[in-house]
Amino acid sequence: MTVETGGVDQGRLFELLWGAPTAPRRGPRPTLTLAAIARAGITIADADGLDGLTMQRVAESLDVTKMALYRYVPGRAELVALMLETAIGEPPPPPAGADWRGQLDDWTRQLFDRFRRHPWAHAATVGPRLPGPHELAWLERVVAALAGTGLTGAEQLDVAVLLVGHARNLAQHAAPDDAPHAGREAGFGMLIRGREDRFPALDAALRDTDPEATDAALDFGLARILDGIEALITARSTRRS
Amino acid sequence: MTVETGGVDQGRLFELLWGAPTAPRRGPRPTLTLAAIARAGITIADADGLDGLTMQRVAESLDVTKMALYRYVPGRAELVALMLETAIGEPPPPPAGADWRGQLDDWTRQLFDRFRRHPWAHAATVGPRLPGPHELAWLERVVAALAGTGLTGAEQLDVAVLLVGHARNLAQHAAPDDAPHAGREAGFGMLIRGREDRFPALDAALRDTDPEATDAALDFGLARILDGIEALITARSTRRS
DNA sequence: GATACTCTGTATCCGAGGGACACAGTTTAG
DNA sequence: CTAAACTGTGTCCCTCGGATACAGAGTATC
Repeated sequence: MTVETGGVDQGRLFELLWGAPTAPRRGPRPTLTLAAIARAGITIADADGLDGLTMQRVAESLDVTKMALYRYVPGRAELVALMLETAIGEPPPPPAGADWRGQLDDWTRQLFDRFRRHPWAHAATVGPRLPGPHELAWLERVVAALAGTGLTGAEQLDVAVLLVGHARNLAQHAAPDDAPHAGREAGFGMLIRGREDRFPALDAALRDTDPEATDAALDFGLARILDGIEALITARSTRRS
Repeated sequence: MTVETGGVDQGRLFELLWGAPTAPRRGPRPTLTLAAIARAGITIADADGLDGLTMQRVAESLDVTKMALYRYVPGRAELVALMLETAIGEPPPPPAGADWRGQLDDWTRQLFDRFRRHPWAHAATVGPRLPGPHELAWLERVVAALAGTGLTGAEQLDVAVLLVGHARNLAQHAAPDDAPHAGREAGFGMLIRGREDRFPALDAALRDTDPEATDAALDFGLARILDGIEALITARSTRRS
């Protein structure tokens, strides 16, 4: 019996992400590697999104037939999971000498950067998934930074969920570097024009906003979140002493 | 010239979401309505996800041919956008007599509920989109709640982004009601077992966590965020006075 | 070294799904 | 009553993921 979820074979995915690089000795030597396939897929998805990612295109960019890929990867869904692991990569080392807040601040921005560099990563992380080693390593960093702050284990994990969500959410909102700063005005400013009576508060908020100002939603949200966490940690420590 | 983005005709999508219910007078009367189509799609997607949503199935559930749908909806992508607008629905009225914090707290939980009832909604909201009237109405509520708190227009919008992200993010993590409480342990506890040396902090956090405890990530994150916002508002008002 | 076994890449085929297009029937404007 | 406009349908095509069978390449065993 093989456990399947949404067309993804969990067992095969597990050994793909977590298994040791198996090297059978019989037969012709493989022309490809998992890493090369993942890189090729990432390049394509970076350029044209997940919709542009077809087995055919990946195979072409590696000069093999489409079906050759299935010798390495069970299917498209598993390929995307592998691409995600590769694109997220190892977590960066925590900044030297930083306290928990400095560590989490840096951590969130770094994760944001990775997500922004690979816009398809957001779509690749919807729904329950089997996390890869890199993904868990990122989580580990958050929890490690919070060790000794007085938060419970569950709370430390909740913080991680909160920060991952913020980084991922804002990477989606953020325009890629090359885009000519679309701004909020272009976003829904034009929708509100002519409907100021239905959206008076939005209209006022947009009027109050300098259309040339840089989008600071990442910093703003991150600062609020960290302030909130800090308040909790402080309350805990003062109550205990 | 028609502007296209990712296979979605923006112009046609705009009139689909924002246009007045057009009623041409010539020819046979339509057998379907946009609302009925959207409801049918929602029912299917609720049950089988966006992957299970095919034009064929939607048509069958309405007793028409697949191609009949294209008389109402430009294509699948636009159908999903319409389904999203319908599924999100009108924002609930703000709780009577609540301050900004009470309003935002309630608002976030309500939005969370809508997302959780329609798991496909997360996937339907990735990437830049054209928001519908309902979506803007939800945003309007947040900004309206924050009017007079001393936050700038941009900051009010940043708060909205932050709260939407949290609600949406946690609706994804949250298991549907009928699921037998998978818990974090089942999630990656088994992955850490045997690798405690690579993930010591995660291991400690999981050991510290009662596996029977209910998942409080929504409340935790929301409380932190609102605490952070409150701190900012307080700082602003005290500085000005 | 010959042989059998196994692994790799390929060629071919299939089904599902989105959508274009032309047509026939229906309803209303003039 | 006729022409125009609109609706639903049948048919066709293309793209894509994936199953299967096969031919060649390389290795272990005798």
